[in-house]
Amino acid sequence: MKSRKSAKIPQKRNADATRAKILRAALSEFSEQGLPAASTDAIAERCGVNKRMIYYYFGSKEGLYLAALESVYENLVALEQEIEVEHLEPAAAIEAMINLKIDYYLENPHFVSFLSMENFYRARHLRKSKKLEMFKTPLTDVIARILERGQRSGQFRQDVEPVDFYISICALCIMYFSNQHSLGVIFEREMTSAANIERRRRTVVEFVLSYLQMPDAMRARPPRRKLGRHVSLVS
Amino acid sequence: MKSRKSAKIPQKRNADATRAKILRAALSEFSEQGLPAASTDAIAERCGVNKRMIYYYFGSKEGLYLAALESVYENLVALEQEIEVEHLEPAAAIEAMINLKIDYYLENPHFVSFLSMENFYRARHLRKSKKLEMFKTPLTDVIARILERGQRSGQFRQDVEPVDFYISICALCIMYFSNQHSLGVIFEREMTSAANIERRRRTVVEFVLSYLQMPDAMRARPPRRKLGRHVSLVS
DNA sequence: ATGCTAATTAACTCGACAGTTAACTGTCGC
DNA sequence: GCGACAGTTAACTGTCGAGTTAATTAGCAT
Repeated sequence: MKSRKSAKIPQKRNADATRAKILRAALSEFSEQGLPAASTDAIAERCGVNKRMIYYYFGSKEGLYLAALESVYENLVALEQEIEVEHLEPAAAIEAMINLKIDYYLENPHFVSFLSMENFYRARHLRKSKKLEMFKTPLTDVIARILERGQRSGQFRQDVEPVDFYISICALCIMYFSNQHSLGVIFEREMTSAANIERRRRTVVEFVLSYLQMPDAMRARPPRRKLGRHVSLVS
Repeated sequence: MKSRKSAKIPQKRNADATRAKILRAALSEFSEQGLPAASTDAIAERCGVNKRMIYYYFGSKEGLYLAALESVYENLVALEQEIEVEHLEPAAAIEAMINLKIDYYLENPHFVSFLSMENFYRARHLRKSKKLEMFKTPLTDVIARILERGQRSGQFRQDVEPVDFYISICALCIMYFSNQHSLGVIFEREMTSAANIERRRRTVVEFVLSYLQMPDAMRARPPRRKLGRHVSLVS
């Protein structure tokens, strides 16, 4: 009886399905319109659910936005965790990571949009998320392990600050997508053409590997003991 | 008489001043609230001008937004043009450019916000700008000249694609600021502390110079070993 | 069946905001 | 020193959208 019922597909009532439908519609609406311009009426219409259900399940428009934001981050973290690069040479592992990131941004424009939006609003919502802790470590973990292997084997330089390094990789990968429209207009270029994406992959890999394999002599500021002065700028 | 009048400061009527006040207020309001959440009432109140004036001078909220966007781009272009790096060694010139960019983003959060916002809305307004042509060449010009000098003297590699290279520099510089809030929350770091900014400068300079001075042998193209599927594409 | 609760619905409230109207005033040319 | 127009004002309009109300229905336990 119970099994027969749960086996059946969407009847008239199904809490989980309704919730999920709302969340999916919200993901699209928010990432297309932005938080203020997105309308709950539109979201309800998009998924064929009564507007009241949004308030029933998510409390408010902001509650729904937060849920969508969290789901987007959960996706990313899940992906980054299941990546297996331990069997690759450090340099190849870095390259695999970069390609993974680029593929992810390419296939998940929602993520890119949410990231931009959330930053525009000063991470007001992310800051409040109860799941924040879950987003913290996973991101740098994989990179830190690759880095350590590469440093032990002498292939990578020793003085890499992991967080700044991680930010650099992300920057090189994501800014190409998050700013694709203004870049496309200004440089009159089809940013997402296969050829341009492939060029981008190669450029990012070369930027990162050349940095990691930079000879000591070439460094901007030899990381010996404490050096007070800065590279060039006055400040 | 005439000179006496034009010497006097803001009386009751002053078209240019009013227009300028509106524009300044719009810059703040739009970059803080975003296009949809920014309100013309708020802008009018901010600068102590009657709301009707916005429509008198700019036609509509979108017209005002476009004017603000253009003013922000004009600022940037003006700055990039007056930079004098011809007397510097190519490597030092690159470093100067990077520092200039970082300083600019640091001191002009409005610009960073507008860039994010405009990209979020798929460059819908930038695309319509009549001043678009003015924004195109200046940006890559300086870099192209530095690159050429460095290549002629043999200090830089020959196979640098200028646009992709320019995008990489921008990415490394701007993403740190445009995403500072989510990064700050996730890595529990004060992104704009003097120490972290200085570290960032050094990292970006090293990324860029190591790329430019990368030995042929190290390039991604015909890699020593089994490097991934994506790398080896022709351009 | 009967009653209880979770899920769903249509219809409503109310404030905010883009844009408008039309009256009014300072300034300048003549 | 007056007429015309650029610049300025307060008050208004209509729409849209977040959130609410209260009635209704499906399913489930007993």
